[in-house]
Amino acid sequence: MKKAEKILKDFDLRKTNFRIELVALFLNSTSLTADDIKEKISATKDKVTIYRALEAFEKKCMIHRVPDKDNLIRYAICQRNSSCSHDHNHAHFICNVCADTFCIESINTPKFENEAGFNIKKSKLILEGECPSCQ
Amino acid sequence: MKKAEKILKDFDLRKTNFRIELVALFLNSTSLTADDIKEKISATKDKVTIYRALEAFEKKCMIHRVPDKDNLIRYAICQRNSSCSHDHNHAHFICNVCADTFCIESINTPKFENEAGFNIKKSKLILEGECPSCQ
DNA sequence: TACATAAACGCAACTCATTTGCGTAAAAAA
DNA sequence: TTTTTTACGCAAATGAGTTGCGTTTATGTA
Repeated sequence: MKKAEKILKDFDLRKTNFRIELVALFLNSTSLTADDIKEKISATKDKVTIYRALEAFEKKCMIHRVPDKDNLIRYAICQRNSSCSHDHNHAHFICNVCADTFCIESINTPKFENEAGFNIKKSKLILEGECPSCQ
Repeated sequence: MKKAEKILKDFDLRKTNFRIELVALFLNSTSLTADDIKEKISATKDKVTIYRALEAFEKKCMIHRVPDKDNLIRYAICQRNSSCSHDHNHAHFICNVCADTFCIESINTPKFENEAGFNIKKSKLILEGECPSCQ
């Protein structure tokens, strides 16, 4: 069984041609929007199918939402852990040139004590600039 | 002249009933979406007028975009400085209960050296949890 | 104070990402 | 193989934000 198929099985998702192709695409991509997927996948051209697959993958915590330069819904595959309880405490980097979003596992989001009456439960760190290939 | 009118004048914007009311609303709000404005303002009910005022205010750097819980376009009035070149290097806090976004001037966004080939030009720090009034 | 003009307004219609409904197909379980 | 459950795919809807355009109004100038 190929890696993509194993992942689908591990996450208790059905192995359809489209979803196998989609998981493989995620494994070879930094991050993807629905449009990216539509362009790069051959098994379906239906955006509803794409959105519903993303929804299912996210619910199982196979992928996680990452920030997007244009506020689109964008996902990256979860590299470290698979349980829904794991924290995505790494920073994300948005490239201003290619508009891709990268997970930067070597930079963690900082922790904060409660401040000025705010109960701070979580922090997100978004970096931007130029990615290695765009400089 | 009232404060709102002075601000409009300082930013070289015309004093219409709607815009005066809008500036006053910004002065009394932590942050606002177009919908918030539509609900709270009496001088216009036209969303185009609202969007264009926001666009004009942003262009003059009277307001700045802040992150939004639901990825809507949301603005806060610039408290510190007025020039377009100033950096908004404070953190933003999103309340999970009321969905409002707060500028936290006492927490700055961290600076980063380039990392793993990424040329990091800017960072954004988004905190979330419960705001003082929602706890 | 009246006039010219550039900015602002308001209505209609559009765009485009994302969602919903529903009947059909296909994967996995029995 | 049959049943059950999930996924697919088409059409249509939603909803935030945008564009076009004719009208109105604030403001600077005569």
